[in-house]
Amino acid sequence: MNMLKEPSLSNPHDCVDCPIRHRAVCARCETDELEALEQIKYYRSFQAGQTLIWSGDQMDFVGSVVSGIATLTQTMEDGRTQMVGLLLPSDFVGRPGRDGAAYDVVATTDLVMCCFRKKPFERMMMETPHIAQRLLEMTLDELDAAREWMLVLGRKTAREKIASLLSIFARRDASLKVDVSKDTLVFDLPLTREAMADYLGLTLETVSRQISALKKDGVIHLEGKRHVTIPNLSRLLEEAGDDADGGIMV
Amino acid sequence: MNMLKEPSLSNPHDCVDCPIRHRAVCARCETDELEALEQIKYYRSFQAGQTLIWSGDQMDFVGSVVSGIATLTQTMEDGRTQMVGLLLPSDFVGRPGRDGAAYDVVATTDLVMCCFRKKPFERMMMETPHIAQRLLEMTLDELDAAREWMLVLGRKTAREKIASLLSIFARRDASLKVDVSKDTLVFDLPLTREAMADYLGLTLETVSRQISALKKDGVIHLEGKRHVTIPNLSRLLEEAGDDADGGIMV
DNA sequence: GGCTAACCTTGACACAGATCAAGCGCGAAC
DNA sequence: GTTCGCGCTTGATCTGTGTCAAGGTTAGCC
Repeated sequence: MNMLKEPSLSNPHDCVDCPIRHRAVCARCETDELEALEQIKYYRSFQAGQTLIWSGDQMDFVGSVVSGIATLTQTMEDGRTQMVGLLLPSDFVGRPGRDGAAYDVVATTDLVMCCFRKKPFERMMMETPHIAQRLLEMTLDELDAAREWMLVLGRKTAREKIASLLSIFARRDASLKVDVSKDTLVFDLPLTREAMADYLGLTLETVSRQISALKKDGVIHLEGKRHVTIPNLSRLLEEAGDDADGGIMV
Repeated sequence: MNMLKEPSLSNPHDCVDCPIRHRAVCARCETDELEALEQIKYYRSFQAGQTLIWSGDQMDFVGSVVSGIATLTQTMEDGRTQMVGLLLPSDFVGRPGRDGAAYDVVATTDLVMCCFRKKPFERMMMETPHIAQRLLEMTLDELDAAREWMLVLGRKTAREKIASLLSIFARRDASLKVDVSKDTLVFDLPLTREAMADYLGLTLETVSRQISALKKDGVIHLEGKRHVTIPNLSRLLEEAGDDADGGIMV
């Protein structure tokens, strides 16, 4: 039952190249299994702005983000686009058992991925039960995140949406600097206003206006366009309309 | 590799009591495994309107819907609610490895569930690799559905949202009657206007108005408030703004 | 330095959908 | 039959966000 307990996030980069260990220290990752993964892995680098995968393309690999940020987006015929996922370091990409990609995957910063050829990875998954079990855990986490985001998209105001997005960065961005004593934290926005708009179901103008408003009201401080200081995290979470529990470092 | 191929939906009720076989005929479900599942299963019935599970509750079972319809909803402190999932017969409920429920689960019709006590089910999952593999497939399907819904919530107009919801019923409602020759199909709406609004991020008034508009424009016919005829499915899919591919019986 | 292009901000106005309000239709209970 | 209540429809009005437009800021490049 041990394997099934809530993953520990204390050291998410314990083994940054193994998607199965990512986002949790997985006590069952035996050395020989890691070595088997080792033999089918390779690295790929991408530049900011580059599209790694087009929706509908054949995907012959799965993998995980080593550094940088990528987004999953869906686009309608008339050009409306919605971001459906945000890939931060250690996040997994790809769907074992399916060949066609369902979304565009775009690097928003320079990006390094650790990839595994899909067929051998699937074979390993068949032979090594806990890989599927670990992927299941990770997919369930993704599903929870997607559903939480449905509440944001469906029911929150523009201001709450922006605050929610900032909370996500506050929770998940590994690059943030924290000064816990003051409930303060500092990070750089990894997305343009337009990308934020696509995540939030807004226009870039509304994003800009709401960020300005949050700044005027002292909920955040801005230095330049990207460098953000959150002087009071609980205030931000209040603005996001979240239940108080969803704090940082869950 | 066989196990990983796209599940066949030709006979979703092949074994309606086994969540692992649900929504797909799983060739690996061996008889002795089914018997093991048999020993830990039990049925529960619920009345329309009843809340099966409250968000935050302990959940000591997993299971799947045998008949009826249930919804997963999230609620904010001020009462705004968003439906984040719709459970139709054969859909799976519960999260192996987590005790607290993340959403309210509400029966919108009378409902029968086939449940499995969680601990023994998890134990079986550890011992029977393809259970986790099958659950992974199902969860990935759920994730795709959730992400598709994010596009609906974030970027579609009220009219498109309604058409999208009707398309879902057209695709998934097992109770529908099809007359393929005429591209026509008939079914009963399983949700109130309010529940549809909660699914779509709208108000019930807007739902009502848009349904009236689709009716006036001949996209649908209504008999009473619930009985719907779709005279031209491709017309409906156009209204939903979907790419043409997302048709019925995929 | 100045030029360019991408990114961002701000303003004025329009409109889709929310809100508030009234009343209808129909099944259930009596 | 009558009444009640819930689910639904429709109308009038309000408002948050989109749309269109102009101009500002910054980093990179000559």
